[in-house]
Amino acid sequence: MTLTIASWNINSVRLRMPIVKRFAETARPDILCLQETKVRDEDFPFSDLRELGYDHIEISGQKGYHGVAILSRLPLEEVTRGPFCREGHARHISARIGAGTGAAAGLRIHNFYVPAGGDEPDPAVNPKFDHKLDFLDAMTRGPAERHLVPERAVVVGDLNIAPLETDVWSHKALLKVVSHTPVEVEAFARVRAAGGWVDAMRERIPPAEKLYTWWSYRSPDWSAADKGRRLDHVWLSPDLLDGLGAIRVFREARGWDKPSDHVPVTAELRL
DNA sequence: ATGGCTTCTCGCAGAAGA
Repeated sequence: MTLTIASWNINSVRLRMPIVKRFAETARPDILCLQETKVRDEDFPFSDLRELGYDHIEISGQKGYHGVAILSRLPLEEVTRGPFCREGHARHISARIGAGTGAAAGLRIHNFYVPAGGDEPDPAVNPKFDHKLDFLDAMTRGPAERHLVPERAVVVGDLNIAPLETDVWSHKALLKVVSHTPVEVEAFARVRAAGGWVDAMRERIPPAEKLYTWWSYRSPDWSAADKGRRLDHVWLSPDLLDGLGAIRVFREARGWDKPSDHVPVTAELRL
């Protein structure tokens, strides 16, 4: 079977419902991981999303900020959620695809929203940047109780770091801009190396090619200026690499009505 | 020219995003 997994920072799930519907009907992912849902659990729009075919929904939300969700056509089990690294933010949820789903059974999906890190890339003066680095350290340790182990597992989400020179519109211009500083890129590499995670997007789109998933709201003509960054990622445990099919970055979604500043990414997995 | 915008909140201005 082929499973399509999508990741999208939608910057408010309630405001973005029309384009979530449009994306779900276009790409028809089996699993849709959302970040920045910005809604309390009790106000989550379950029924609108079930109408799109996602009968199995697991969420971790909070008021106003952050929040992550896994929407699935297949049953989910063994959900982990809750604060991943101090501050009590809703920035991580994981679940396993349940039994009775054939070859997909047992696959674990991790959905992360890594802290953006504020403006100043110095942990000594900027607590948000300090939190970001600590969060990445927590991911590196791969705490067993969170099941962050690189076996039959997928990590997706807004990791808020553009690691390669080709993941930003200008490597030189962004070297001191949070999301592309060397200290972040190195921490990012440590997280990936610690688990042996495979960068699925760069398995399909050559590292020499520019690749972005985010364009600032402040750019009046985002497409022509094209000052993007690749902040959203899909990682696979090495055992899943042979089954990797197409990767798609839905750049067109940035031009939809009332867009998020991030676009969705999908990965096909043959299981 | 990375902030020119966009989101949230017991809003009407400020914090946060990246």
